Amino acid sequence: MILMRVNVEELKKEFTKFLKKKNMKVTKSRLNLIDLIADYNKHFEIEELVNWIANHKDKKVSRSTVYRTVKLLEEFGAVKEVIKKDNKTIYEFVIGRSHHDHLVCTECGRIIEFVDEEIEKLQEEICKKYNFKPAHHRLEIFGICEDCQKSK
Amino acid sequence: MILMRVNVEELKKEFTKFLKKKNMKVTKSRLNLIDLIADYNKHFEIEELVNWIANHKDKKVSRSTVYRTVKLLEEFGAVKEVIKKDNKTIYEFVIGRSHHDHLVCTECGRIIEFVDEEIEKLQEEICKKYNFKPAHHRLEIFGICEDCQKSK
DNA sequence: TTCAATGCAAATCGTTTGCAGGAAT
DNA sequence: ATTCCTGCAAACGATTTGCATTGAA
Repeated sequence: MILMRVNVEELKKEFTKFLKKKNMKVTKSRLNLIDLIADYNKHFEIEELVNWIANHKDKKVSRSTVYRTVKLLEEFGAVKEVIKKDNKTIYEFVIGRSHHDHLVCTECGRIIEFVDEEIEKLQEEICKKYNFKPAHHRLEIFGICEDCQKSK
Repeated sequence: MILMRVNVEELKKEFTKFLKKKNMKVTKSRLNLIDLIADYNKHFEIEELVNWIANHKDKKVSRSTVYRTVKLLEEFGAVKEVIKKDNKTIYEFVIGRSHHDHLVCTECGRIIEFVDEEIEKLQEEICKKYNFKPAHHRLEIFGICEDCQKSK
């Protein structure tokens, strides 16, 4: 994992500022969801996260609020859609993490993260060339992971 | 456009072989869809393609058959899912085209194609490093295109 | 007190599927 | 003759939305 130390409380403070700037209310659900996603501590699909919250946690947040808040967190920059597969969206908590992309095993669903500064740099050059102002990107490499190749 | 000359008839012959190898039937709908997608001649969403076929063409193919056949064409390698945006899938006809990736304008939906051999090479290296056997990849850079930046 | 957020259930939208009739082998 | 494919409509699953209630300001 390319995880760095993150101060979740600090993050909640920033998110609070973000909400106030947008004249939105700083609710328990919204702040709780940050704790919950931080606790979950891995890539997630919303359905999965909703069930995990319902079954394992005291802090409850409804499905609709999770959908709505994840959208806000995306806008805020704490969460990203990283994989689109089989009409499902896989998100990750990105705060405190360096940028990375993903290898996705189509057999077992395993997700391998990788960092490549060179690829990042080349993308910037491409954008410059087209006068394109990039907001975010997603590089997914689909294939068969080492383990699945062996077990055939 | 990074389009090269393609012989659609040749392609249909290859697809026929592909179907026979799979013990599937070589139907009019399946071959017609190749002509239709070739005629359409740009990135497409299925809904869009289905409507276009219904309104503009004599050769009719139903929505379900389009969905089913596009899947076959993906397996065959003539069609690719290139962009996932707002829960929609954007496909392209890839035969006779060199590999490329996409800049996607989130304002106007414009799609800009680009080729970068260097990025391709770096991806191969990454896969080698992880003993990952790549099948296909998708690099989407979302942002604001030149025109939309100007018109603000 | 006011206005936005929540939770629920219903609606929506892209996509898939069951099935009866029709076409390919 | 057999088997697979098609088109339709219904089903599905992820996501969004309307609305009455609750909570933040």
